[in-house]
Amino acid sequence: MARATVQDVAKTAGVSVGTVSRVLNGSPAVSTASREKVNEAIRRLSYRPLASARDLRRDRTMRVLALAKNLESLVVSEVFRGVGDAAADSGYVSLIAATAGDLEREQQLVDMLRNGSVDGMVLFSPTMPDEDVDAVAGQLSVVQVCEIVDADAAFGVSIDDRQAAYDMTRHLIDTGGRRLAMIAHRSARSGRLREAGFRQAVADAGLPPGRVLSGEGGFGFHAGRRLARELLAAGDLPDAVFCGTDIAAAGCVRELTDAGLRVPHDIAVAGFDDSAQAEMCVPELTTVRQPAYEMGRVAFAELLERMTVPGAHRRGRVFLPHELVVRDSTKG
Amino acid sequence: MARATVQDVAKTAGVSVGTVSRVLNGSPAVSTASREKVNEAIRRLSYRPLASARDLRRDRTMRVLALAKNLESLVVSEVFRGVGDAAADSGYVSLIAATAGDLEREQQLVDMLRNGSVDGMVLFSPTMPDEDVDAVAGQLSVVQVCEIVDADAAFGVSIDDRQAAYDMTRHLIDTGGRRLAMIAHRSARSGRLREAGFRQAVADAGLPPGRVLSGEGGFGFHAGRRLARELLAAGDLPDAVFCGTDIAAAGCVRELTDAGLRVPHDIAVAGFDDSAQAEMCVPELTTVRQPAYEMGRVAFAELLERMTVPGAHRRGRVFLPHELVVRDSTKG
DNA sequence: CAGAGGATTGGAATCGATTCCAAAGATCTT
DNA sequence: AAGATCTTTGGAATCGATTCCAATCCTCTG
Repeated sequence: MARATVQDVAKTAGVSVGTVSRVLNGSPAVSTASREKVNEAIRRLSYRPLASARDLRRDRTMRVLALAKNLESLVVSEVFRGVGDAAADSGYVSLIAATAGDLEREQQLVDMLRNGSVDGMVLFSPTMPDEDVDAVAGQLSVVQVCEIVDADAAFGVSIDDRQAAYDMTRHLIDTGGRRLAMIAHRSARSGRLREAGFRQAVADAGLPPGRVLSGEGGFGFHAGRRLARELLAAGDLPDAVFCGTDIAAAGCVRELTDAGLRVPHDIAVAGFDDSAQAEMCVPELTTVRQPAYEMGRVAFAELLERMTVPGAHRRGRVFLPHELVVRDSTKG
Repeated sequence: MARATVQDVAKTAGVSVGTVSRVLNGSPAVSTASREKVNEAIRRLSYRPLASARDLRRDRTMRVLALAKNLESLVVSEVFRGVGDAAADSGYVSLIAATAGDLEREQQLVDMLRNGSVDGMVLFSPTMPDEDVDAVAGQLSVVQVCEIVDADAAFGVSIDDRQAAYDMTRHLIDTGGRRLAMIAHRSARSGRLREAGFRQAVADAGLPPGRVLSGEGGFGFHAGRRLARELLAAGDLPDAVFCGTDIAAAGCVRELTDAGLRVPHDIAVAGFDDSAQAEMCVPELTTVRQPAYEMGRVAFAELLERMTVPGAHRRGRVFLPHELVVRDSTKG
C-alpha cells in the first residue's frame, strides 16, 4: 500500500485534483458537497500531502532551524522554547540542531538554509568566523541570539552583557567588595563582554583592577573549581568574585567552602544566567537573569520579518532588559 | 538574483541537465572535462540543489527527527548527541524538537514523519497514548529511547530501569540500610519501573516495605525538597533514601542537610542518571549512570535499519548496561 | 579500417502538490 | 426566458532535480 497522492484522493472522491488541493488549502471556492466528498476520501486513504512536493511548488517550507553548540543549558533551551512557541503561533515549525562546536557539522546545517530545507535560522553560538556569519546573514534569513557576532549584515537579540556585568560588579562593590576578582570565559563572546563590563565597573569605582582568571577549554563546574583554587593559591584573596556563569560560580563556591571560607561572609560570589544550579548551590547564588524565553520570541518575530519581507533586512541588535537576582552568595 | 537551478548550471557549463545531475551525485559516467566545467559553473553561480525538488524525486530526505518533552536534561542531550553523531556517520542529518509535553505540538511533529518531512523519528518521551505510539511505529520508521511505551509494534533502546533501581537499592541495603524510602516520579514510565525495582529489592531482602513518596506535577529540585520534608515530618526516619533522579536527590540532600542531618552518616541518599548535578551536590551523589550517548547511537542504528529495510521491523527492546557510580552520599 | 563494445551525453519523463485559465454550471435580473 | 454575473470545476502547466533510454562518440580488436 503505497502512499496516497492527491490523484488518488481525487479519483476516490470523484473530483479533480484541483478541487482536492483547494480543499486542502481551505479555498472558499469549493462547494460544501465537494468538500465533504474530498474530506471523506482523505480520511479513507489517510492521505497527507507530501511535504517535499508542496514545498517545491510553494517555494517555502514553514520550517525554521535553531542552531546552538549544545542544548543542556537552561538559557539555550529557554530561548529555543521561545522560538518554538512564537513559530507555532505563526504556523511555523521550529527545529533544533546541536553543532557540538564542530565547524563541518555547522556548515552542513547552514546549508539546509541555502538549499531550502528550512526558511530561516536562529543562530545561538556560531562556530564559523564572523565574516561567514555576515555573508550568510546578508543573503538569507538569519537572526542571532545571545552569543552575537559583530557582523554588518546580521541582526541579533540579546541582553547587554557588558552592562549586566557592570551592574553585577557594581552590586558587589555596593555591598562592600573592595578587592574584586573575576572568573571569566574568554572563549565566548558573551564572556568577553562580561569581562569588559567587570573591568569598567571596577575602574569607575576607583578600585585597583581585579585579577581576572579565564578558563581555557571548558567553563563548567570543574573549571570554576580549578580557577578558584588558583585564586586561593595566589594569596591576597579577593573579597568578591564575579563568575561568568552560574555553573562556574557553583564550582567556585564549592572550592572556597571546602577551603574553609564562608560565602558570603569571607568572600562574596556572584554568577550569571540564573540557571537551575543557582538555586541548588549552597548558599544560593546571586546572579543575573536573562529573559531567555522572551529573547527567543523576539528572535523569531524578527526572523519572520526577514522571511516574509525580504527587503526589510534590519541590522544591528536589540537588547532586552536583564535583571539582578540577589540571593545569599553576596551580602544583601 | 533568483536562485540558480540545474538548468542554469547546465547552460553556463554548456552541457545538459543530465550531466549536471550526474556530477552532483558523483556518477562515474562523466568525463573529466565535463565534470570540471560543471563544477566551475556551480561555483560561479554558487548553486545548491534545492532540497524539496531532490527529496521529491528521491523519495527520501536523509533527515531524522528526535523528539523529547524538553532538552535541558543531560540524559536527553547526550542521547541526542549520540543520535546526531551516528546519523552523521551515515550521511543523515538529525534534527531535534521539544514538545513541552504539548500533545498538539507532538502530533504536528509526528506529522512531519507522515508527510515525509523526515525519514525517521527517535521518540524520547511521547505524550500521546500508548496505542498511538504503536500505530505510528507500526507504519513508520520510529525508534523509542529511554522512556519506552509498551507497544507491540514499537522498538526501543534503554537501560533496564527496574534492574538498575534494584541494584541501587541492593547497594543501599548492602551498606547498612534497613529502613528504606523512595522518592519516586510515577508520572514517568521510567519512574514507575524504578519504583518497582526498589520495592522488589526491599522485599527480596526481607525488609519491611519502605515508604514511597511520589512527586505529582514536576520532579525537580523543589519537589525533592518538598518530599524530603514530608519524610522528615512523618517521623520514623529512614536510614536510606533512593531518589528517582539526581535533581530530586539533590533537593532531598539539601533539605536533610538543612534539617541538621548528616548525609550519609545519618541517612544515605542515592540518585539516578549521573547528571552534572550529581557531582555538584554536597556530598557528591551515588547514582546510576546510563550510557546515554551509546543509547543514542544504538537507537539511530536501529532506525537506519527501519528506514532502509522496510520489512525488517524489529520489535521489542534492547537493554544497554547501566553502571552504579558510588560517591559520597551513601556509605561506601 | 570496419565494427564491436564501452564511455559519455542529451533530453524527455517523472516525482506530487499548487495554481491559473478557461469552461461549465448555478443564480439572479429584468 | 435570455442574458449577465457569480460560483464551482477540470485539467494542464509548473516547481527543480533525477533517471532512464536512446543516441553519439571513442577506443580497440582483428
